[in-house]
Amino acid sequence: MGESRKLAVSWRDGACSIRGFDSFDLHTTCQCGQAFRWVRAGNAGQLEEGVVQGRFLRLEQRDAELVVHPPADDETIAVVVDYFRLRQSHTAVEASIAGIDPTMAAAVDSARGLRLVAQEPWECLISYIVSANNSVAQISRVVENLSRAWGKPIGSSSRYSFPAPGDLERASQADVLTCKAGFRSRSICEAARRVARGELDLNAVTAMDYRAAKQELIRLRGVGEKVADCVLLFSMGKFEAFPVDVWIERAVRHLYFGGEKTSQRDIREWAEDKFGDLAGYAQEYLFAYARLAIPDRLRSG
DNA sequence: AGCCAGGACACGA
DNA sequence: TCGTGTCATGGC
Repeated sequence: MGESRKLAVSWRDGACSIRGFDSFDLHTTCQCGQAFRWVRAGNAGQLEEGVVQGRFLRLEQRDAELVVHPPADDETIAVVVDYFRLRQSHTAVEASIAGIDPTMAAAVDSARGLRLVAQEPWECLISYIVSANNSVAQISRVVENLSRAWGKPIGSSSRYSFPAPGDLERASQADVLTCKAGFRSRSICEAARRVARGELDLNAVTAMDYRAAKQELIRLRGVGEKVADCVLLFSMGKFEAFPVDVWIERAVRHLYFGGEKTSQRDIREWAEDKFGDLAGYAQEYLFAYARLAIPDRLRSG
């Protein structure tokens, strides 16, 4: 997982072109359900619009080229490269996972080019508190509602930044409920209060090892093992995390345990054993593979 | 109408 | 430690 690739960056008519990355699929990465602020622009092709670190990003992939549409200044390019881990050699990761067994080979084939993006811990934490017993489409709606209500407008994009902890802290539980967060509203408010007041330092949690960081996150209301694993994997670089949700539970039971129901704890231990440091990536391919049978219209919008 | 969605939690055995 | 009902909300 070394970050070693040299990227070629060039500008033309205000747009920026990034080349030199290996296995990467923009649409698969943005719409796989790990992040909730990406919108596919147009009904086909590789055009995605999203918000990362308060910036509105309009990205287009043309085979081995990733185009960042204007405004594409140096800092924006750095955000994009960082977020998608474009300097990381991903072909080797996919080859390792595909080599584990035929099932994992099929899973990788179903979502080749899927990257684990580097989300912001605070936004990721709230997003996955919202995710509890919820659908991807509904999570996206709630996150967008929270941003529109307490974030800041971004230029003329019609999109809003995800609210800072201090801004979200000003929202009452009833306010958050109007964003359709449902029974998770209380958890959202408590998390905002604790982070805003410095009682929980997400940077400090990020610096901890996987076990300690997970233990710390689980202290929050609305954060159990699954949500903690998602935050650790998607925003804190803990690639050994293996979030077990209903899809993964079904997939593993059916593909590896002969259909016998297995406890989530057993699945986590099995995954740690089988995948080790690649557990997080393996989980994402399995997740994409398991959801493949569901039509696209159920996953976007 | 009832079940499900990237679950967590309180409760009871 | 393990199973069960419940918690909003929307799509099927």
